Amino acid sequence: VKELTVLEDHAKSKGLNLTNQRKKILEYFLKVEDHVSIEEFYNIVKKKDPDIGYSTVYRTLKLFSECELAREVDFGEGRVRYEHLFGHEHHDHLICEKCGLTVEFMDPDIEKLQEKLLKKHKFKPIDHKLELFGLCEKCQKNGKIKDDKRK
Amino acid sequence: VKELTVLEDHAKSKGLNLTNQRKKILEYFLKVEDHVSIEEFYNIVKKKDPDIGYSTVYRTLKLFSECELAREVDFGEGRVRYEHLFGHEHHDHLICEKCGLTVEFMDPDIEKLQEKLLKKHKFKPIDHKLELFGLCEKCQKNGKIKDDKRK
DNA sequence: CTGGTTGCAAACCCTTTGCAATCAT
DNA sequence: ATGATTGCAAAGGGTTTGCAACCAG
Repeated sequence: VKELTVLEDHAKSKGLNLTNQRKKILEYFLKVEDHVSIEEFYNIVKKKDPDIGYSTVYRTLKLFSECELAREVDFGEGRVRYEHLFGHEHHDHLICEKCGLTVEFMDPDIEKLQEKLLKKHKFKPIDHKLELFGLCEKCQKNGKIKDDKRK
Repeated sequence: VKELTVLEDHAKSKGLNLTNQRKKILEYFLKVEDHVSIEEFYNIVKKKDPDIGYSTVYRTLKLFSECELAREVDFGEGRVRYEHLFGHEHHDHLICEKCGLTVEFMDPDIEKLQEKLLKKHKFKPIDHKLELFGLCEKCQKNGKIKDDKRK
């Protein structure tokens, strides 16, 4: 897998070890869809490998972020989520406030306008975050309150 | 002051009391510039009124958010900040990652594109958050690392 | 009076870390 | 061997809350 190579290269260049846990966690992470919180992901890992600890998952996700296999995203929930980064285009998020559905999007026009704005204020661009919150089609229809399915 | 009226109306309609603390806290909040964290603001309040407790400040800022005197903003620092809302136009933020300088902006074109995107995905708009991170002009010049001046 | 509010301390929740045991190389 | 890593338990750091004493209306 290409992702494994990324991890191997990063490990080599930093003098890190490729432990079993790291390889397993990468394998599980690649299977995950969407944007998992650490705890959600830890539960997935634990089901397959009950011996892997929370801190290892925590530290490994940080490691993945460092080598750009993963990206931390923050939907304002008071906790971090992780999404795949390697091989994925830059994108922003559209989030349903009722059911938690997230849609990824990339709008070149918005991107361009953002660059322009940074330039206008003489800022050197580093990053940006755009999140649109709303109600998805489904949630608009059933007016009843449904809980966010995410943990 | 108009803001006080907003608070009074909100209190009346919800059966809440206009305590001294609330009036004082509003007064201090209106004097604050920029985007304060709860702790920063609590320190300001404490200097003038040492008897006002942290939870009162915390709860009062929440109260201000409810009646739209204030808005909670999250710059991904792992804590909330509050800014004035009443009488202020909707805006987003440009943030210097080195010194913490924040610039408020509003770009009608970006706003329009966002609406369009929501519509395209059949989402009913609720809110959005756009933050551009970069280095401000000053920080680009002095390459030295300076600490974020904010608490 | 009486329900709303305050201040304190403690609880929460997520994140982060010290450390002894264990692993990869 | 030897430095990196793990898992645990505990510490952090910000946010939130239970509660008895205290106010506003």
